[in-house]
Amino acid sequence: MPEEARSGPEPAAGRGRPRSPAHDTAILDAALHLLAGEGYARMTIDAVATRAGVSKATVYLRYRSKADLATAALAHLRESAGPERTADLRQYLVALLRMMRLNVERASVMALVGVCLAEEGRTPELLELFRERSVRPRRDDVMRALLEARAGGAVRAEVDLDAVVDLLLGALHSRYLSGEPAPEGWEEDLVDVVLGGLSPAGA
Amino acid sequence: MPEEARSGPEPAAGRGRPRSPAHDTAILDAALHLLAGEGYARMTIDAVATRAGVSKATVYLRYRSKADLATAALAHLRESAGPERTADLRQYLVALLRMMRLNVERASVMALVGVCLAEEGRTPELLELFRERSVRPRRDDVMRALLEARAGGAVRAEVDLDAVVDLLLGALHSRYLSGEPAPEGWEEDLVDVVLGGLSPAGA
Amino acid sequence: MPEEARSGPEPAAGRGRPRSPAHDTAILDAALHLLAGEGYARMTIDAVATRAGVSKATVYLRYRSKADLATAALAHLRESAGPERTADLRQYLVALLRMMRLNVERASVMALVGVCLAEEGRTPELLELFRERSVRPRRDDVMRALLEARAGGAVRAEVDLDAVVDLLLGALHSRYLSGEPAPEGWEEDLVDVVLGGLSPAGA
Amino acid sequence: MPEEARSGPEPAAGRGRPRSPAHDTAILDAALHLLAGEGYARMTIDAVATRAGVSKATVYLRYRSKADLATAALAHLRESAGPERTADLRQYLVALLRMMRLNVERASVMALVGVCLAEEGRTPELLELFRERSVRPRRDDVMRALLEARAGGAVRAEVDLDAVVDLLLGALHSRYLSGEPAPEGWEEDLVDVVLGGLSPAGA
DNA sequence: GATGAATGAGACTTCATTCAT
DNA sequence: TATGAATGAAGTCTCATTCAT
Repeated sequence: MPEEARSGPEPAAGRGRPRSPAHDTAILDAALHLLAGEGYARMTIDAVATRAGVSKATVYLRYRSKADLATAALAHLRESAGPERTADLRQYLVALLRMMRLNVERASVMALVGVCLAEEGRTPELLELFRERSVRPRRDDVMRALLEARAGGAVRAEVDLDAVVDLLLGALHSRYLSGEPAPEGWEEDLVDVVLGGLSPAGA
Repeated sequence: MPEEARSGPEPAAGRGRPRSPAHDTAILDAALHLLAGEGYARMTIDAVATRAGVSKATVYLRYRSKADLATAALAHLRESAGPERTADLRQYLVALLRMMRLNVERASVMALVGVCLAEEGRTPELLELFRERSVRPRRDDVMRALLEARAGGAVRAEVDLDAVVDLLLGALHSRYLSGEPAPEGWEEDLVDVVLGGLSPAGA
Repeated sequence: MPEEARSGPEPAAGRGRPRSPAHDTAILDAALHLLAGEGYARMTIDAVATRAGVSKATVYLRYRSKADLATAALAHLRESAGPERTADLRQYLVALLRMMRLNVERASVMALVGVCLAEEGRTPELLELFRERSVRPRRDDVMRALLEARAGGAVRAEVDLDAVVDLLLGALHSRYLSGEPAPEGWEEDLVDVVLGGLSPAGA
Repeated sequence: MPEEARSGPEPAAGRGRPRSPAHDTAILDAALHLLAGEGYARMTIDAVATRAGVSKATVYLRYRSKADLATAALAHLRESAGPERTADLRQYLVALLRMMRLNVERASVMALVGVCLAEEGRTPELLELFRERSVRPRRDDVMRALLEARAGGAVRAEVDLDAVVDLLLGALHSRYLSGEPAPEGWEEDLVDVVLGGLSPAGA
C-alpha cells in the first residue's frame, strides 16, 4: 500500500470501507490530551488507542509512527482565535493577555510547551507546529494591534515593535516559571509598564 | 537526591573504600547533559553510567532511582552568577539579558526548561529545583537592581516591579518560541521599551 | 490469574486475532515445570517463554506479573482424581496412599510443596491454591471413606476422624523428609497401624 | 589464601587478627532468620550482613558463596532437644507432638522445610542438613520411646514401628497443609488413634 | 580482619510495531 | 477497515561477588 495512505487522516481513495471520521478525531484528541498530560515519551500508543476507543492497529492505519501521531496531534490544535479587536490598544492587550493566562491555567498548555521544547532536539516538527498554531497567531494579533496604534499616533514611531511583542507575550512564561500565581490586575500592570515605561518624565 | 549518609563525599567514619568523588561529579554531569539533550524519559541510566565511565550499579549506589538522579542532576546546576552590577540600570539590564541569551544559545537551557515543564505533572521537584537554581536568582538580580534604581529616583514609584521582572525575563522565552533569532541590539531594544514606554509623551 | 477478559480462550466478540490456545497451555505447562524444578525465584519469565515457544511479551499479555503466572500455573494443576472407591476401607486407603507415593516419586510434587511453603510469607495464594487443588481433594477422599466405614460400623464411633486424616496423609511427608525410601508394603503397614492400633488388646 | 580458610568459621591459623566470634554467630543467626523468612533466593547477602551488623565482605571472608552460607546457617541449627522422657508412652508422645506443634506455630519452621524441599534439586545439602539436625533427632526420640514400650509389653510386637513414626511425625505437616489450625486436644486425638486403632474390637 | 565501593550479569516489565483473523 | 495477538528491543533495578583502603 502506498505510504501516503498512512500519512494522515485522508484515505487513499474512495475504494473499500471508508475510515471512520469519528475515529480520526477521537485519536487526535486522545493523543493531544496524553501528549500534554504525560509528555511525549509516556504517551503510549496503547493509551491513545484505549482513550480513543479504538485498537492500536487502527492508529497505525492512520499514522506511520508514534512521532507521526504526535505531530498530527499538535497540528490538530485548532488555531485558537484571539479576543475581539477593540480600538483601544490597552484594553485589547489586557484582554489578550488575560485570555492567554486563563488558557494556561485551564489547559496544560505549559506542559505542551515543555514537551515541544524538550523534544526539539529529536522532533523539531513538534515545536514548529506549536509555533505555527499557537505562537505565531498570537504574535500576529499583537503586532497588528501595535501597527494600527502606531498608525493612529498612539505609539512612538521609533519603538521596536518586535521587542514589544517579545515582552508582552513572554511575561506569562516568566511568571509561570517563577512559581507565583499572577495577581489580580496583573495584565493591566504589564500593559501599563509597557505603555508608560519606567522612567519618570519620559526619558 | 542521594540518601543522607551518601550525599557527602566521605562516609561516616572514613572506614572502607572511599567513594570516588570523580565518579560523583562525572555521574551528575552526565545526567545533566543527557537530561538536557534527550529529555527525562530518554535519559537512560545505562547512558548516564556509560558517559560517566562507571557501571549502572555505581549509579544506583548513589541514587535510589532514576527520578532521584535527575533531581540531583538539576540540583547540581550551580547557581550561575549574574553579571557585574553597575550603577546604570539600563546598562545592567542589557548585560544581564545578553548573558542569559548567550547562555540559551550555547547550552541546551531551553531543552532543560522544557523537560521541567513537561515533567511537572509527574515530577514537580524538577521544576521546583530549576526554579530555585536558575529562575529565582535571576529574578532576584533584576528585582534588586530595580529597587535600587527606584530608591535613586530613576524609576517611577507607582510602577509594579514584579510585572517589570516578568516582562524582562520572559522576553527571551517568547523570542525563542517565535523561532526567530534575536537581532543585534535586541537587549537594548527591550530595555528601552521598558524604560521609555510606548506612549508618545508619557502616558 | 489472568484478567477476566483474558481468562477464557475466546475474546469477547470473536473479533481480532484469537489468542492461541496452544500457547495458553504451553505457557502454563512450562511455568509449572519450572516452578517445580527451579522454585519460584528461579522460574524466570524468560525461561517460561522460551520453553513455551513464545515471547516474553506473550506471557505478559496473559498474566500481569510473575506472581500471577505462578499462581495460574498452580491453579492449572488439574485436580487429580483418587483411585476407584472400593467397599473395603483398608484396600481403598492402601490404594490411595500408594497412588500418592507414586505421584511423589514420579513428579516433583515435593518440590512444589516446598515452593508453596517457602513462599507462604510472600505469596500465600500459592499455598492456598495448592491446598485447593491437591490437598483438599485428597483429604475429602479419605474423610468420605472413613465416614462411610463408620456408618457401616467398621470404625469406632468415638474416634476423631480429622486426626485420622492427618495421620494417614502426613506419613508420606514424614517419610520423604526422613530420606529413607518407603519399603515394599509400606502403605499396608500404615493402614494396619491405624486400623489396629498399637495397644495389645484394644485399649 | 587457602580455600579452607573460607569454608567455615574456623580461621586458618593463629596468625593475624582473629576473626570475631561474635560476628560468626551473628552472621549465621541472621542467615537462618532470613532463610526461613524470605527463602533462599530472597535471602540476600546484603540483608544478612546488615542484620548481622557487619559488611558484606566480612561474610565473604567466612563463606565462599551464598550456597555455602545457607548451608552453614542450616548446620547451625542446634539439634533441638525433645521433651523430658516419661514412662508413660501416651503422655510422652503427646508432649513431643505438642512441642513440635508449638515450634511450628512460633518459628517459621514450615518455611524452612519449604526452602529445603524447594532447593533440593539444586542444593541437596540443605535438606540433608535439615534432616540431620531436625528430622532425625525427632524420629529417634519417637523410635526409642516405642522400642521401650514394646519391651515393656505396651505395644504389640508385630507392629511396624517405622510406620508408626511416619504416622505420628507426619500429622503435623498434613495438618499444616490443610490450612486448618489444630484444635485443642489434637495431639491426644492423634495418639489415641495410633494406640487404639480404628477397628471396633481390636482387629 | 573489616569496610564500603564497584561491577557484570541478569530479572521483571513495557512498548512501538507487525501479524493473523 | 478494524481487531486483538505476538514480538524484539529496550529500560529500570537487584544482587552475588570482587576491589581498594
